Amino acid sequence: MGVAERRERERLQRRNDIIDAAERVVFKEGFDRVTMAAIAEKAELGKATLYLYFKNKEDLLFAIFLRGQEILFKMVDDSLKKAKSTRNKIEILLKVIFRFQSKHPDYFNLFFYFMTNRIEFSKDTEDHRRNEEMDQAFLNKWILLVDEGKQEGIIRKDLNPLPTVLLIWMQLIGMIKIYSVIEPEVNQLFRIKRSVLMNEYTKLIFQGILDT
Amino acid sequence: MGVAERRERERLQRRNDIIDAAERVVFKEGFDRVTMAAIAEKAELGKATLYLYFKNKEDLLFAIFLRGQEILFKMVDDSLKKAKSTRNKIEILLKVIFRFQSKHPDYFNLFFYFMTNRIEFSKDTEDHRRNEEMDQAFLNKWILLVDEGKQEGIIRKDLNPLPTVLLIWMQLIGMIKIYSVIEPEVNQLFRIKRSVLMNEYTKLIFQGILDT
Amino acid sequence: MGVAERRERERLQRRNDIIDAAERVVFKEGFDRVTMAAIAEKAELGKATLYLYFKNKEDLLFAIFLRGQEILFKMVDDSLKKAKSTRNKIEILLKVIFRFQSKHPDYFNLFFYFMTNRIEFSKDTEDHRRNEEMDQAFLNKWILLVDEGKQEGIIRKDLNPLPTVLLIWMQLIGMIKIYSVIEPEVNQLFRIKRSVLMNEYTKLIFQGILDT
Amino acid sequence: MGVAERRERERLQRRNDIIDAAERVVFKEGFDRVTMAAIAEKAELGKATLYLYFKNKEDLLFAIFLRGQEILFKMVDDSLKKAKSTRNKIEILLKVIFRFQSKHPDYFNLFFYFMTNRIEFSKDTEDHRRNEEMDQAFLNKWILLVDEGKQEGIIRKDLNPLPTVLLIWMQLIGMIKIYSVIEPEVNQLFRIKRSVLMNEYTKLIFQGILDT
DNA sequence: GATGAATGAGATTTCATTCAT
DNA sequence: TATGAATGAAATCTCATTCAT
Repeated sequence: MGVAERRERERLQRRNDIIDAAERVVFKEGFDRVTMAAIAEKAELGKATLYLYFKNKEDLLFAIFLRGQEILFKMVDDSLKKAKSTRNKIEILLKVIFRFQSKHPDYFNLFFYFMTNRIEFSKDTEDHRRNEEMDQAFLNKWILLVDEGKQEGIIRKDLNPLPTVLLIWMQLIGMIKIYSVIEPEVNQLFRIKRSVLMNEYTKLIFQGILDT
Repeated sequence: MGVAERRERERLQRRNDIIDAAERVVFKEGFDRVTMAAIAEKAELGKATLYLYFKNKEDLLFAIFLRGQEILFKMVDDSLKKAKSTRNKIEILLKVIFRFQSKHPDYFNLFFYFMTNRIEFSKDTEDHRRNEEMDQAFLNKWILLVDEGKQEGIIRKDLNPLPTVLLIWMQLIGMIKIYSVIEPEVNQLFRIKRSVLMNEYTKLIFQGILDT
Repeated sequence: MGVAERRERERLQRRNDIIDAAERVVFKEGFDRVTMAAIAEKAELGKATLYLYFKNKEDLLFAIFLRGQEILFKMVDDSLKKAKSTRNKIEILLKVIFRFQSKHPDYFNLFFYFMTNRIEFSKDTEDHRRNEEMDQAFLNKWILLVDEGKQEGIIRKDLNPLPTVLLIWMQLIGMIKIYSVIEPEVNQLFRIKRSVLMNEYTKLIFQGILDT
Repeated sequence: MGVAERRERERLQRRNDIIDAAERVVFKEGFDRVTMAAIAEKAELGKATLYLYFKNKEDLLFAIFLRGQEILFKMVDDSLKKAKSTRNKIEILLKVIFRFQSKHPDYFNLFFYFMTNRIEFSKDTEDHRRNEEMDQAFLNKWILLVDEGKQEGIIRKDLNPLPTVLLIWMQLIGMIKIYSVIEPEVNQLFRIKRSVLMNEYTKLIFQGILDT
């Protein structure tokens, strides 16, 4: 026991180095101006080498996306730990997405990109399996939360957890994406700040789902 | 009487023909695989000719977007005419966006594209002026609706019309975009149909804004 | 006598208007950035119309060149009138070329362009005939000057007027052309001003041709 | 011994092959009718490959120019070695430029082109550094020559070496350029041969600078 | 395993000139 | 006579990906 493991470890290490490099390029040059050449240079590797670790450009970018997702989910988990009530948990859930977009706009864009561009992946990658697992787990956590809320009598009884959660999730992500783009105009034309919008949004959602 | 008039008419006609061709290419090949060459060929014109009618590719694509927007806004107006109450109007408003995406998914995608990609246009085109006017008018209509609802005592008094309308608009568009992409998976994994989601969404929004 | 003449007069007038327009474009946009479209617009005419008055772009530019040549030759003639001696005439001759380049750099460039780009003209144009006549006359004037100088005992007896004049002419034009381009560098690197160079040049030529 | 060395050697070789191809195209088609496509075809390479070796078209053409300059400067050096006196050196200097134009008219044209077209290069290329060095060295050699002549009492004491050298250089190049273009006409109209002109020119310059 | 070299396949845009009216 | 419309023919440059070593 040794050589094979070491090899595998080194392989993963190098793979990670490449993702690091790619990330730095993406975050500096912008998501659709990345070139494989730039990544290779940043990683101090040959272009061809990248293809030993990733089937193509899309796959490499997907690996960055995955990192972003991990960060997001970790942010969510960490935040939830501090929450006291179910209601508080939901509130936090909404706000943490906003914060994720604020702190990691590039990850967010990547996240949105892969959410709205269903590429015909060879979906048999390890990366994709991990992604689906995480998605699943995350969704379940929300659903449990809604169930909990219903049992506690906080959330309306007539809500179907699954569609409700899906809807809020899609709507939240979609809204933040659009807002992140038009924020300057909204600011300038309507003088509405991000915090105001965030509060109004929370209010709206709460009024929509809370049992009063 | 009028060479000039005929010329102008023909010019508009040809312009329209080009947009037609562009549209067909976009809707067939996908939005970011369009090339000017393909459009020219479909229009049975020289590539250079396209540039007599549009300053550049972006401008041409924008013209398609504008068509989509006009269709959408017309769908909204037509629907609203049939509405009886303020509540009914709002309901219709939400549903018509869904319907727009169903009937014209390509227009919807273009619409979303131009909403989330702020390109540095030379915004001094006639097209852009028209676009901004339409946007403005559309937004105002919504705001009036909310105001109306508040006066009628249907909508919560504590809602600020402008952010509320913005939020619902962004969230609706964003959600439908995401849904349109992941619909197959949602269908397959969770067995949730579009109509169900649409109803749940309407319910959610109503609960969020209605005064009970 | 009347209609035909008026027609011809009008034709010339319009031709001149076009040259005017072309000139303004050339002098504003720079010599190799001129487009027929820009000229047509400035002249408030259709592009096709230009081709009724000039066989092609080259011919149109040649017409501007011709104007420049006329200006140059006129500057020379005017200057010579004020000269008192043969020696003075030669001095003036040299300096006036410098001045022409200073005052009309664009004409000068055109002048140089047509001097160093022998295009396969249809040289049977009226314009080209006029050009050759002027050239001839101008050259003769110089040669006479040298002859005069020799008779007066000012200029070395061993100089052959024709090659001498040709040489000085070519060398003067060529030098000024190069200088006009590298002037900034010469200024910066060697701190040699135009006036200094001009004086040195005059000195050099005089020492070369004067009989001492 | 070494892969790296071989690689570097091959790289230079290929670079040279490309310049060869470019040269053949330039010299055949004429300098401003060259296209990257034509060069690529002649070199039997893909267009994109050219861009691996040269940043852009200008850079590639500059490489040809540089070759010409090297040839010229070598011709000068070789000739000077055979010279016996300072006077003889100057004579040779003048004549060698004529000869350069005769033997390598295309190189000469390129030389002139780059002298009279200040292009906004990214002047940080290795090629440009070499060029400037050569220029500098060449100029210094001339100046030293004039200084030498003055010390030997051959050249007039009142001449400022720097402007004198600059003037002669510019005037010589400029004159030869013009002459190379109008030579046929001069021949035909005035029956003046190149050799005659060359002699007259040398005489003129000598009379201009020599101390008598 | 690593990689420098090579490229196919475009992409957008420009402009002098012609032609139908 | 005048012209708007149309275009052929380029031109430069880019980049993901493969291949030979």
